[in-house]
Amino acid sequence: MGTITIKDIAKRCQVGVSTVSRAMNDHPDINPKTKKKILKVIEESGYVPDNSARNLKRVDARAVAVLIKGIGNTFFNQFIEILEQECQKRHYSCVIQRVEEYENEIDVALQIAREKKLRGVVFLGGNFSHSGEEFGRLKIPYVLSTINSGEGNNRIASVSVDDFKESYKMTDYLLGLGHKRIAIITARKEDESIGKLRLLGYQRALSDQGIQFDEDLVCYMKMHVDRYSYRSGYKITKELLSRKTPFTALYATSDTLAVGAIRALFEAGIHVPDDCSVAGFDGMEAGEFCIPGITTIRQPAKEIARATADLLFSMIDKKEEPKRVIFDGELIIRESTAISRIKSSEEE
Amino acid sequence: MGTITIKDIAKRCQVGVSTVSRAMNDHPDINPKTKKKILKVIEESGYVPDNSARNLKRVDARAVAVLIKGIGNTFFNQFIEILEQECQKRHYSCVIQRVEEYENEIDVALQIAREKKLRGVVFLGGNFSHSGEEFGRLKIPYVLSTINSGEGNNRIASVSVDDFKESYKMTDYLLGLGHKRIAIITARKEDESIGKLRLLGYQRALSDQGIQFDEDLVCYMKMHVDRYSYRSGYKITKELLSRKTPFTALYATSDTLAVGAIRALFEAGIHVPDDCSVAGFDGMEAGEFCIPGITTIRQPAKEIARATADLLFSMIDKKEEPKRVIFDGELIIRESTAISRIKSSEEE
DNA sequence: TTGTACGCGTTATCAT
DNA sequence: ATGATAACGCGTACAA
Repeated sequence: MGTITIKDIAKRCQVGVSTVSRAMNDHPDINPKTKKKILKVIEESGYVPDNSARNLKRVDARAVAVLIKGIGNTFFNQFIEILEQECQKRHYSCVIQRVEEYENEIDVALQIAREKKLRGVVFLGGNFSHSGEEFGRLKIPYVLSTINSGEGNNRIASVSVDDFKESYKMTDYLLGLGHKRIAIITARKEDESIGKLRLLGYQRALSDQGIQFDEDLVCYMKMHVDRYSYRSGYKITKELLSRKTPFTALYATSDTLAVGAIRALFEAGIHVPDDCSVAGFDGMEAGEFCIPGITTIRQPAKEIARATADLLFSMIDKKEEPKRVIFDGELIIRESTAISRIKSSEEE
Repeated sequence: MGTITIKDIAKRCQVGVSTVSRAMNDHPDINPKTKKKILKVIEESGYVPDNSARNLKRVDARAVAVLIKGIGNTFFNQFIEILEQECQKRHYSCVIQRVEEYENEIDVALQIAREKKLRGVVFLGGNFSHSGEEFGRLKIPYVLSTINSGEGNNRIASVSVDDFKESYKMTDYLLGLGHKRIAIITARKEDESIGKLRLLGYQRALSDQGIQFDEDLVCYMKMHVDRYSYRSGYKITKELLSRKTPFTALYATSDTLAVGAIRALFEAGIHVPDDCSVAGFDGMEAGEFCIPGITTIRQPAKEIARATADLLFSMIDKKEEPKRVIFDGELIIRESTAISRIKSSEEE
């Protein structure tokens, strides 16, 4: 005996397969009594319909997908939750698909769009330095979220904060506290996406204040280490300390990195924020509950998620044009940053 | 024009569909030249094969799946990584599937096993209080990981630590420090799985030392709050403090809960570990890098993952019988626990 | 080495 | 309200 199929159910119920299909899919044209009977038999027999066959046949699945690169980024969790709610509201189903670091998210999107007959896709995370041409292969609406599609790419829909601007904001805040030697932990050198924008914002803020950019204060994330982990922040900071380059503030471009960084400083006998200020980015739980609480730029995850859904569905339904939506980040000052003591002594 | 299919490719290349199929699937019986040509056309045309159709035809996919309930549990990340490696080693593909909190993991397993023609399944996380009968519906090999299938269930394969024993170990350690009033944060009252085992271990350790169990020291997690989050630990501890029930140690049954708890204590002016010891469970990054470092029971995630793969594949390949594999947890003493001051003063 | 034709399990169309 | 049957796109046995 092989697997049990819709035909077997039909036979047992002494009806046609189409009737069984109707029973399963809540079609209107069916006698409630026969439907009930069929569903009962299905239940008893433990029949499980084959989704592959369904997807193959189905023309339209009324579904969208979220492609996530870098699961484990806790930031994405509430994001997904909201997105799912928004989908439910509109009676869409929502498939969540993990994308490996080495995979090309567009290829993955292409595949599962075909497989599941999707109407739209949301890209979450990842290094989006794809050319417009690559995106052109994807014929259904899509939105990049948490990612800036960049000045030149108005044709690509995106919802995010302005990473350059927010990074500038944070750096400027640290500068305002009197810090002149601000180290930064940023993405790998090859990064052409968020990491680069945040680094650029930092550099600009520095130069606007007439402060010389010092490459010795920049820590690039290692390729192999799993990016944005606590350990990553910890190790990089250790290495930074071994350089003996003095700094009075450390700007880690994610809250998790900041937590690890604070630990490394702590072990080196450097107290935060008295001896050194530390700032993060993202506004995640990690930075809210640790001690000291971490000064950060909060990305309005909920608003971004909702706007992402709105934009995607408006493109699907009303054939609206792609556009870029930018949210403001919020500077949240907590306990990890303080006025530079160096400044005070210098000024006296 | 609709979607482009294998037939279109065949036409353009002036070959039969089977030749195209052979080219895509690396079949041996094909002229390298024609293969090359076909692949080139595929590349140019942007053709994407329909996985639904493939899965439908395919008898055997040489694939397994990991079903995860409670993504965001950082504990699972390295676990998955290893599991994927083990799959690769054996030339299996591995599909990772998120399971919603409200979903029945067995139903999900049934569905995707059918859809993707799986050979095996790993269940990660979730409250496994399913009856043997329910599991009986799943005809392919499966392993519960990080979960104890329980004394009575030798027929169900599982790899985990002994949550009862490890929880006992931790409680006993706290007791050994002289703590007599040990509060505990545990899963919701209805939990019949890990949470219950950990609570039971705590109770047993207490009674073995002749200490009265006090219901006032038990904090159950709220249903709605997202379990095992920092915030959850924070809120519950706040509530515990408002009870005014004195305690000198707090045992949070996960490291993330512990982080939140420490924050709540901190805000109440209670210093850890001087005024109150805090312990966690799991051995996650969160507890390793925060300040103070959290005393915990480390679950050997890597070993568990490897053993899970070994067991699953041995069941698949060699038709070995399901069995229970138990690993020892490791008590890691860090900075969040210390000798009870109450004890010292009492003894003087 | 290659092409033809059938069938996988389901849904949709068209009769009845 | 129901049943027969034709697709859906692909892999594969078989024939060439």
